Amino acid sequence: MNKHTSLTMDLTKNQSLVMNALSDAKTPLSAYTILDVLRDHGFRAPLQVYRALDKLVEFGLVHRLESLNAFVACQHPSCEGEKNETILFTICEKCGSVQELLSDKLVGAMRNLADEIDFTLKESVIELRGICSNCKDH
Amino acid sequence: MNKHTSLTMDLTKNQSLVMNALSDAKTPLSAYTILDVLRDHGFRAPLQVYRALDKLVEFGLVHRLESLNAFVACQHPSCEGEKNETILFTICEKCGSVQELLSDKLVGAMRNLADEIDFTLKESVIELRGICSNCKDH
DNA sequence: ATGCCACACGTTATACCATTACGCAATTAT
DNA sequence: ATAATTGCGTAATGGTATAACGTGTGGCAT
Repeated sequence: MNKHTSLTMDLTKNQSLVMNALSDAKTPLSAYTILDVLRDHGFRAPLQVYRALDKLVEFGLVHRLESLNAFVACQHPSCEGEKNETILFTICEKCGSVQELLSDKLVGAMRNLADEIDFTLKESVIELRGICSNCKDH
Repeated sequence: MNKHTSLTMDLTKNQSLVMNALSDAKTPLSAYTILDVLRDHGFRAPLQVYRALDKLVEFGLVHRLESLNAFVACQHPSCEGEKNETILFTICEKCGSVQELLSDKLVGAMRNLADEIDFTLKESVIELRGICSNCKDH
């Protein structure tokens, strides 16, 4: 009935609509793009989108890409329910695709760096810009 | 005469004004905050600020913080003149201060990760949110 | 059942961030 | 000299995000 998981069953109508819009997209979507996509479903105002996005991000189902002012559906099931402190995203500047990575090595490197300067790490934004393997060959 | 380095001598009037505004600030400034600060010096429109910022970023004298939509003066002399691929910023959520770090270890970790997934890295955005050592003790 | 509370929702207005388009002036290269 | 480049000023517009208001609904303690 629903293509998402148990937590997803608890989403409200607006939250589900936004979630599905993001899941169907091949690239990140801005809030206003989502608004346009969902006009046929009754969306009229930005706040409807932002409120849904806030919750979805809180649930770990959606991530915000700071360098794009845009949002992607989480590709990594383990994010759901838990706030993940360190996720890395690659963003292809050619096709716009985003890949999500969880790397223990990277998390370790971050922690060490933070420790060294006595910085209490709460959350990290790591977004790598470049060309993905697909686009590279063309 | 001028508190900056040789390259800085070549800055235009507007670029110098923006540069000084950022150098004097203890935290990152948004473009519109800079505009307000410089109204007494004749600034009237956002574009005056953005054009100066574009150049300063290009010169490596200023960095943009994606997660804040704001700008900081470079703290690391070596940035000047060269585009640095991987810089890390810590952002204190209490006092708003930013620290800039260049870590070979981190650069290495990034390169390895990118190589593993055959991603051609062009530029990275790394911004750690948390509490700085100063604020932690209060 | 009543009243209260929390929560999602809808709408309007506004604030904040950034760029496009146009024209002018100064500088440099040919 | 003249063309090309660069910086500048102004106005208009586009894109991103939140504040402030009020409505409706469901849970639940009394």
